[in-house]
Amino acid sequence: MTRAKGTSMSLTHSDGCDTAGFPAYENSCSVDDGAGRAIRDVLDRVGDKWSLLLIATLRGDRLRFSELLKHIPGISQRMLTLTLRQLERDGLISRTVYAEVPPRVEYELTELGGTLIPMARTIGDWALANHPAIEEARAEYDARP
Amino acid sequence: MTRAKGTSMSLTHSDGCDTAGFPAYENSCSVDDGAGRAIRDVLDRVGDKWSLLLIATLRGDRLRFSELLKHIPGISQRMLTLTLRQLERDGLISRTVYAEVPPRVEYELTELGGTLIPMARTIGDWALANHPAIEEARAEYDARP
DNA sequence: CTGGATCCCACTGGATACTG
DNA sequence: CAGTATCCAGTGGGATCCAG
Repeated sequence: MTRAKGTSMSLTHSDGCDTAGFPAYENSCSVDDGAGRAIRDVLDRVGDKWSLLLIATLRGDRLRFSELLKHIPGISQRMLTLTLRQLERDGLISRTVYAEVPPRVEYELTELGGTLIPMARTIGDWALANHPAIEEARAEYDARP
Repeated sequence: MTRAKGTSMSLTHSDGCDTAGFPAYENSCSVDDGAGRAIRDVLDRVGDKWSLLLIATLRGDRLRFSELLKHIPGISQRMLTLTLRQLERDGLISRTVYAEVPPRVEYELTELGGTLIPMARTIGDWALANHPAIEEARAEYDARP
């Protein structure tokens, strides 16, 4: 995981708008400046239904379209295509077309895309560790007047 | 992001149970057992438009409704209410009502909610570190035939 | 001040059929 | 095989008005 060093923090504030947890978000610094936009962008990408799952599936592998379809249960052909295009556009995965018959296209993580793996791991770890507590909280919330 | 209903979400590869970046999954290929649901749940919560931002804003603070409205530029009253309810239901934030006139309600992170901060930090760090690369990749992608 | 109730639209994403 | 094109339902989320 690459850490954002001090460089990013100096982007936004001259007014004591420090944000140890989430740079540029606390104390109502503008959301539309660089830092806020960066986070929103990443959340928009990673937060959608299939992107992170796709990243995780491609980890260390080089898979073709039909393989991805099989390895990701529930995804439609359309969403696989769209998600792959998005990720390719963002430079997170690479697409290689082989001029063969029948056609063959392989996808793999770029170096940049690979750096997402630790993030996926962090999210996965948190989910596994705390999901029981969340479910319990939900049950309690739903059961009370 | 919508909840995955009947759709399964195993992170498996063709043969065997590769965990594809979600470590603790080593031996659970099925999906409705906690693991897949846990990750999907967390992504559904963290991936939506305002939750993580709200968590970050509440970090170490105890804020009332109107303060949150001001500190989170762009959020609507409705979405603030809805997001707060969701997070409260999941036991991530606590809601304290003071019987005063005018009414006062304060929100703060629960202990469980506080454990999300490192995750937010990881995402934020990644975003700040790699957003330039993503923007560059997009520009290049859009500029090519 | 807090936040519920409504209306409404844009967008996400699923199913299906078609093509190079 | 690897998509593209079309249609369509559900819903996320903004604006607004109303209430305790």
